[in-house]
Amino acid sequence: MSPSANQLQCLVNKLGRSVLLDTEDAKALLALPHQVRGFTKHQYVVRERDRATTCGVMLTGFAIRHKIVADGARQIVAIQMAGDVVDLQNSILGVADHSVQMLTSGDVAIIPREALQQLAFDRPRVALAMWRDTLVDGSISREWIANVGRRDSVTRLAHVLCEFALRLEVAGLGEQSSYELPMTQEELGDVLGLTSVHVNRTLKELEARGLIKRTTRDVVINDWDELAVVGDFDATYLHLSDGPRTPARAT
Amino acid sequence: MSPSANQLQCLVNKLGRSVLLDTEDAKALLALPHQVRGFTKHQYVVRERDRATTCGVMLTGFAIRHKIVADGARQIVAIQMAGDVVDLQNSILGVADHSVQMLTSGDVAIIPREALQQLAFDRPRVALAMWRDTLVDGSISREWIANVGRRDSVTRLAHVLCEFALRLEVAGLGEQSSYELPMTQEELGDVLGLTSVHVNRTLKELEARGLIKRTTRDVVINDWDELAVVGDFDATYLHLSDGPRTPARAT
DNA sequence: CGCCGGTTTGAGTCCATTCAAGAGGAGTGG
DNA sequence: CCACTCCTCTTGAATGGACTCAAACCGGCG
Repeated sequence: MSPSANQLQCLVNKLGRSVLLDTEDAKALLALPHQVRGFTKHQYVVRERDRATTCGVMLTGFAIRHKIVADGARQIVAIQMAGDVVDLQNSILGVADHSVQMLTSGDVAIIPREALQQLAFDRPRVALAMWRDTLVDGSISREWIANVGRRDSVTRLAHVLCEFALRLEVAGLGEQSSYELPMTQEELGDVLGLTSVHVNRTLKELEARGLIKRTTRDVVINDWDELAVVGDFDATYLHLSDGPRTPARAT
Repeated sequence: MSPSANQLQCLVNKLGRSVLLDTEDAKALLALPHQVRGFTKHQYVVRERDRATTCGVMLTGFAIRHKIVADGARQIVAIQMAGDVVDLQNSILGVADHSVQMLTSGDVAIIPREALQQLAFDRPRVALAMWRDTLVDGSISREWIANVGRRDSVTRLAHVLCEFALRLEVAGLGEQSSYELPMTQEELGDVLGLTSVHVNRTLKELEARGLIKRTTRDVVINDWDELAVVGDFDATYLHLSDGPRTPARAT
């Protein structure tokens, strides 16, 4: 097995989570032509208004999608982790409507768009998996709209802490009950539509209520059920368990 | 031409806007088996947690996608108009993560999911068009996250007024410079993450600045360029003009 | 004519922001 | 090894934008 084939394994894992892929599907995915590029922390993978012709797949590290509004404020619109396809949207729609930036340093596999499109055309199950993946992204976006639009800061923060816990665990990057936040409080503020100062106070509030414990970036969830209640968190929107294959993760 | 074939014309129009479809593609779309259902104002098309097996295509009227949060507040996460496919997400993902509700009365064509999937499989251009359509939906969602997350009420409102103007015009339901808002101020508040009271005050503010004029639900945009500046509106995210075929709408 | 949903307006309150300053911690270079 | 710097986190006090509560107004319609 060539080293490059191994590297796309996380893509196979990701897609295989929602659609049952056979060994041929997996082999075809691993055989995709690609080139691994290392990115430094804060480096841009895609910039708004770019015209992309390739697709990137996150191999290691974390990235964010963000938009900058008129007064210079930033809103993070998505978090990407291992296995996520980072510029499918941009490469198919032509013009990037947002930027993708590394949150940590990490590697990204660059795949020619045509190769991915051809694969989707040849293998219906792979196409379905990518389709579902895109739709889950959309579902998460909708939840985030509701989160920043209608929840107060405590609920809002508790909600994303729950979301991160589950997503990190599913991606094999942490545990549901304890993980390392891959971002600063400032960046967390840009996820939540809050200032870093208020994020700090809100984290303290959650800690004071005994829901979480934290040391620097490490978050320990003391009482998952209660945190989920406070955060108005119902994992349905992550669609972790309504696919053909099910990792059976409860709320 | 049968009457039912005519009714799906708006779907052909919508999809044809982003991908150049040939007559065979159009014919196949119009030949989709479907059944037209009338819905009354406020009636639900899909309810959160439903398991959908059909897809709906908006023929006339407007619908919203929304989520209800813990304290009972509602957030509208999308607006749907003629030609929009309203439960593709839900039918492919299995469980509806949000509700779809009529904003006005209107007709929806109900199409069996399998027929649509088969069509996508048989006709790559149709599949690409649906794919692009889904990605544009995602792009709009991301813009809305930024809108509610990081813009103040005046900017936020001006932004959606611009978005509605363009989308209504493209759908052939109004003009860029003047249109009828299909919703109450309360509903507009649920789009913006604001209260109806504050929406009212903000509308007055925009009017006082001479950017818009309004009578009941009718909005006249006096100064598009300035409204776009105030609303931090850049139409890139609507991807109206970066497809193979271009209606060439500037901002 | 009277009802009812939607709009408008006012006054007071509160959640989150701004501004500002200090503390902690990791990395760098002398 | 320590001083220095930069970044992040923390805390306080004052401000402000949007909310709540409440009442009045308006227009369409039965």
